[in-house]
Amino acid sequence: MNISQKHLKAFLSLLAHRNFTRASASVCLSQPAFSALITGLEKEVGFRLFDRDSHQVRPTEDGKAFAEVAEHLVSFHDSSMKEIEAIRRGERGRVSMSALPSTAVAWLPAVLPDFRRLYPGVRVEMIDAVSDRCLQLLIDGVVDFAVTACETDNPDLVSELLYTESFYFICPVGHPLAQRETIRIEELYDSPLLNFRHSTSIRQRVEKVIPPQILQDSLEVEQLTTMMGLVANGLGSCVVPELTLYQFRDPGIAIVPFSNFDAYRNIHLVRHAERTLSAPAANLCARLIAHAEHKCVAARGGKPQASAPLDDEVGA
Amino acid sequence: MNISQKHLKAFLSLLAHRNFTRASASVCLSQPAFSALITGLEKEVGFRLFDRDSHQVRPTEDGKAFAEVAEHLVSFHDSSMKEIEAIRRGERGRVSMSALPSTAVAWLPAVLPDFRRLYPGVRVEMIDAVSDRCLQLLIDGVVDFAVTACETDNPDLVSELLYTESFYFICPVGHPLAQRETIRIEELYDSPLLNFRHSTSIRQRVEKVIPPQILQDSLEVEQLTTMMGLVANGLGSCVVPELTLYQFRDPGIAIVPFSNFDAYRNIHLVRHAERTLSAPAANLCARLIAHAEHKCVAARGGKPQASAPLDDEVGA
DNA sequence: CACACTTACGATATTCGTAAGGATT
DNA sequence: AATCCTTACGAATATCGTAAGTGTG
Repeated sequence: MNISQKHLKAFLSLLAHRNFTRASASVCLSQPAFSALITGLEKEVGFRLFDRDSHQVRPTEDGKAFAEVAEHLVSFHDSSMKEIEAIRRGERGRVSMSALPSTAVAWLPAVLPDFRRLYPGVRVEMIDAVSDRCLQLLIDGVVDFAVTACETDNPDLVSELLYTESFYFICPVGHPLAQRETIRIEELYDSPLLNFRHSTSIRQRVEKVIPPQILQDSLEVEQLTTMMGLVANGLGSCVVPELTLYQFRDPGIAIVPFSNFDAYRNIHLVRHAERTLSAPAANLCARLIAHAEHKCVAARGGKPQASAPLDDEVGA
Repeated sequence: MNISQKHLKAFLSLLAHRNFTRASASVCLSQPAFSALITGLEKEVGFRLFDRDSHQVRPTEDGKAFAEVAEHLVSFHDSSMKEIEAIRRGERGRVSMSALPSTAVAWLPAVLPDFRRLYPGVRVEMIDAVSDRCLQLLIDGVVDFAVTACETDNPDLVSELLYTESFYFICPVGHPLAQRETIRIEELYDSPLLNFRHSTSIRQRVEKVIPPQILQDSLEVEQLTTMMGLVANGLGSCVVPELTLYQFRDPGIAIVPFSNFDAYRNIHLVRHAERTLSAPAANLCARLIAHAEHKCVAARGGKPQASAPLDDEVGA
């Protein structure tokens, strides 16, 4: 049995109009085509739907029974089409992302409230983790995309630069360099720094530009909160990128910019090259990118070196 | 948006198989045709459903969201098709018939129990009434068909003879003719009969073959039960057709067949010529006709003079 | 003759299968 | 080389509109 929505709409129209000519006009078909459609439907269902002659059209009893089924089918189909439209506009489903705590703190408060208000039907999951794990979650398919600082050569992934940030020197207020306006990197050569673990993007960036002798290898931490506590308690100093500074606003801690330290941490939006982002994920990405560009412009007076941008947001 | 069941079945098959070649086989299509179907569906919904390359097929996140809608649409469609099939087989709906009390009592007990057992989803309405009203209910569209004795010339109606029955003489046991094996009609000329009203088929038939002087016009009744009570209490006698005799099985009443009274009452199944009977109504008609033929054969040792028979029963 | 549904028929669209193409393992 | 999806293309089918047919008041 092959019954189309067109059949059903035609049937319901004829049921309402009880007149082939007017019913055919209401579904934008010629009258003979409409007539053939009804005949075809009767052939499909296997029983007569209307008794008709040259002066009247009336549904048969079986036709009335069929009408109930037809109405349910049409209304279910229509609401399903609306649901599909909602999926297309990114109003349904789930977005999962991983992000560094620093980027999460810096950008989500500016992006998420609007997003959730606009797409209340979308569940957002954010997993905050150090950069290696951010990337692993992406590779494992746990998250749709990652906002992280890892620079990977994985050919299955594509990344887009969102933001470039400089590093700062963090020390207890009692430190000899604590009161300086700026410092030069060489001035740290005699006071080894507390270290982040290799799994963090901070460590990975720092290793590339700082001589090994500065790095104190006896103590490695992974979480910003731990590092902050150690510094505040006078256990040592460290270097961290701009977006983490919110963690070190503390009376016992001094933050000093470098005058000659040209290391940067690049925050990327990373995703699978061959996996289509869901509409909600694409929307959230677009908003994160827009926000990052805004921050870049504000921070550095120019646009960041963007790679190929993601598609524009699909939502209304 | 124009999404067919074929699209949805193809989508679900691909979702299950994750392989175009095997999925296409499962829906009996060539692989390129299947591929085009999926592409077409993606174009219709407006978003990508599967990420695919030469070595793997996987649903996108939006595709997974779509899958829920697709499954609901398919299962709703399938159950609706089953429902339509049930209508076609006459397993749904309502049958309404009118019948003379005598035919109702004589035939329904033999037909209805099987019918109700076989078609529990069908509601049966039987309106027992005298023949004029039986016909009027049919003309007014209140009932689907009538089993009655009225011979009408209404061109909108068609009738089929079901049964032909003879008349019997009914009198109190104290009546002079009560003990006779048979009587001749002339023997009644001196004892006027109690009368049925003109709206009854009995009166209409009797009037055509009995001289007016036999008919006592002072008292007319419509209901068999009244007539039986009057006769049992000695108020008079009457003539009634065979199927009503069940009402006169009473110690105070005698039933005497005629030897020369060639009046018959013809029971017809009457329906609208231009209105298609519902499948349940057609089924019930078929069973009534089959039963009536059986009774005719049993009663008269031959087939009744049947007009064009109704369609065969459609049910399983 | 006006109105309404059906049939006839030709044009256009869609569907579908075979065959060839391109990418990956 | 084998597997798998896509593209190309021609044939079969379906859809639809115009025009003619039929039946009723």
